Amino acid sequence: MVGIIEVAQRAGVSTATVSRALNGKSHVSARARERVLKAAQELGYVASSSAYTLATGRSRNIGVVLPFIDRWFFSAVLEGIVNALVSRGYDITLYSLSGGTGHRERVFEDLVLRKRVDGVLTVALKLSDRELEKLTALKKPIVGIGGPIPGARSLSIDDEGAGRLATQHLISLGHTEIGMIAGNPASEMDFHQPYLRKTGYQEALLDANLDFKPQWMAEADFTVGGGYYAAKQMLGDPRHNPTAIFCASDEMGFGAIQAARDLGLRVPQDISVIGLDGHPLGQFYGLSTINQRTREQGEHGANWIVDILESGEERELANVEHLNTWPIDLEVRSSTAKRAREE
Amino acid sequence: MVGIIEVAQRAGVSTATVSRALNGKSHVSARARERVLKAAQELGYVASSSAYTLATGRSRNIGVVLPFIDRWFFSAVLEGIVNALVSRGYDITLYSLSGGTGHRERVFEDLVLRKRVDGVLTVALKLSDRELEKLTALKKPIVGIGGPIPGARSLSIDDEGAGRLATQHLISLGHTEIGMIAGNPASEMDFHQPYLRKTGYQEALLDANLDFKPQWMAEADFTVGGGYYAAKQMLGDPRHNPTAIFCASDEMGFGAIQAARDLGLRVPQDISVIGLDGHPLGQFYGLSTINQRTREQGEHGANWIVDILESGEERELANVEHLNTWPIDLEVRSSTAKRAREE
DNA sequence: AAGAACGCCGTAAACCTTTACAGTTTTTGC
DNA sequence: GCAAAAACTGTAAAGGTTTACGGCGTTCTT
Repeated sequence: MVGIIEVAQRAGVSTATVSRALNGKSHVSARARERVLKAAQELGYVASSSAYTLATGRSRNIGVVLPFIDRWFFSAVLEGIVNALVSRGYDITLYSLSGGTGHRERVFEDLVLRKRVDGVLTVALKLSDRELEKLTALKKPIVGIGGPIPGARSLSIDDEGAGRLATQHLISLGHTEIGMIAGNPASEMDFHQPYLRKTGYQEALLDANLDFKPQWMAEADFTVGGGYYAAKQMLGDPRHNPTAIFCASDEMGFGAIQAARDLGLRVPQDISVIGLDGHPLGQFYGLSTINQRTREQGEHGANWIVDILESGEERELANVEHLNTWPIDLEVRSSTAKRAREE
Repeated sequence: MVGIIEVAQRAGVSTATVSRALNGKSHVSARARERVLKAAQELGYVASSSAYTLATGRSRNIGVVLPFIDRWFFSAVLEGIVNALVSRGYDITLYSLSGGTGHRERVFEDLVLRKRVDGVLTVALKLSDRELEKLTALKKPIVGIGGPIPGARSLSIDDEGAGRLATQHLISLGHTEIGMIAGNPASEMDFHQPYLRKTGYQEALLDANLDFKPQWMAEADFTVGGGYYAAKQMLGDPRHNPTAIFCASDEMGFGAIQAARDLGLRVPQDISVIGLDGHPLGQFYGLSTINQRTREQGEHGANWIVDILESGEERELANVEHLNTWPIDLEVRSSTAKRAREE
């Protein structure tokens, strides 16, 4: 195995000089640097990352922890994170919490204590006080994507505003009986998102002096299947079916559209549906939505944490609370239209 | 920072004993082991992984490299991999090649030489000879998921058989004019899959003595959008539009269904569509498909590589060619039906 | 009861870098 | 041309673990 010593010998310098040259530090003459680079190239030498980490205390590695990978929102965020991190020369180690109970504790324990990572990026997670405390105690920066994290840095859309905007769009089309399929915070690990989006919806109704019926509010698990089931219940009840539905995720929106069709309702003539996400399939099913440019959120979060790491200033590492609000766009497609039902 | 020395002091033993006790090695008395465990617990000690790696040469870390994360197939495989790996105590570092050219070389270079990982899992990738050689030279096991890798271990479905089965299903429903939207191997990084699935389709036609027209073969990039566009061209041409289409991925199948609808064709009365994957949305759009149980493929591949690693025998690490064929299921839903067009 | 065998345990080397510090050479200013 | 400053370079320690090896005490054998 070729190590730094071999490179030093071949270049005719000491290991210290090799290290400096390879890491682009100063205090190396141009000639020496050149010879080191050449020798390293010829030998195919790359420094061992564990030795590097041991010596410097930095791993150039960011831990990313998410509740699921399988679902669109998470994989899109992840894609953004990975791209940004790779191009800045960082590795990423991935932790998913979908494995079940016990997993989570182990993940955080390892993450922090084994000091494998320089920082942590969480997606749509609510951290416990203990977890947060552990991380900040070690001065590892942490940034959360998709929801505010009290006491730490985070990046997310204004979920309440998004809920309000979606609802106002429906109101502006003349709808007065508007249902919502909200997200289900069942799993204790996820976020305020469900709650906030719901609040935005209710506020919009209130502002417009519209009725709110409990039958117009359902909860599902963010998936197509969940949305389908919930929409079918809501739209199938002839006593109080709404003429428009706001779904807290695009995937639930797809489910709702399908449920409407299966009930013989035409979208958007009989029922308008709007989602929230910006899922690529939305374009094909004509789902109006609030686009939150998910992938870019991932990229931004990743760049943010690297910036913090590389700014290097001690105070920067302390986890100050800081919410970065990500802009959203209303994207109107063919699933929402003017209210047509006779009074 | 609490290290092994502190634990040793507190337990009243040497660091060697602490190490042995914590790693479950023998040559430790029950009493000593107990005291060490207690001390470690109290101090909240966890061994530094970089020091561990440096000392042992093992990282308990598997590199996973995929071309995309964003697309369903890949995120599903990844989910399976992560779950399996976490529960066996391995970390995963993620590499995506979607970042563009240059990325790839860097990834493999780092992966191998920096010895951060004990093994490599690739998804739907064709490795160059050089890449393969590098990996095998270092005795790092590598297993590929989603396509055979010559000279290495791999796990995949029988793509040709899958193509044949899908086509035969359509034939058995009386279809004689059958189109295919094949995958596009445009990006040099992906696999034989496109080719193999196409071959299976053609063989099935041949076996049944059916005509094959070049207009019935299109290529797209595996996405909904690609499938939509390709299907629209194929179905929109009145001179030779088929009555059934086999799409090489479910997502292209969704696109095809939508294209058919937009052309005023009813699915399945006017046109039958079958996909290939087992995408969860398939259920909602009634897409018949070949289910390849993607997530389980990921789990299986992950367990396989860990088994190799832990069997520890030198000969096992050499990369023998070995193809593990994963079973598939035909899942018939409502997008395929008996041919209805009059002759 | 003496010697052998065995099970425990501790010391110290090894793993491979980075970097503080000290030493050497070159440049600069006058 | 000389002193001082600056730039470069090498030696060696440090980083935290695992593990080979040797020492010691206990148990077993005869």
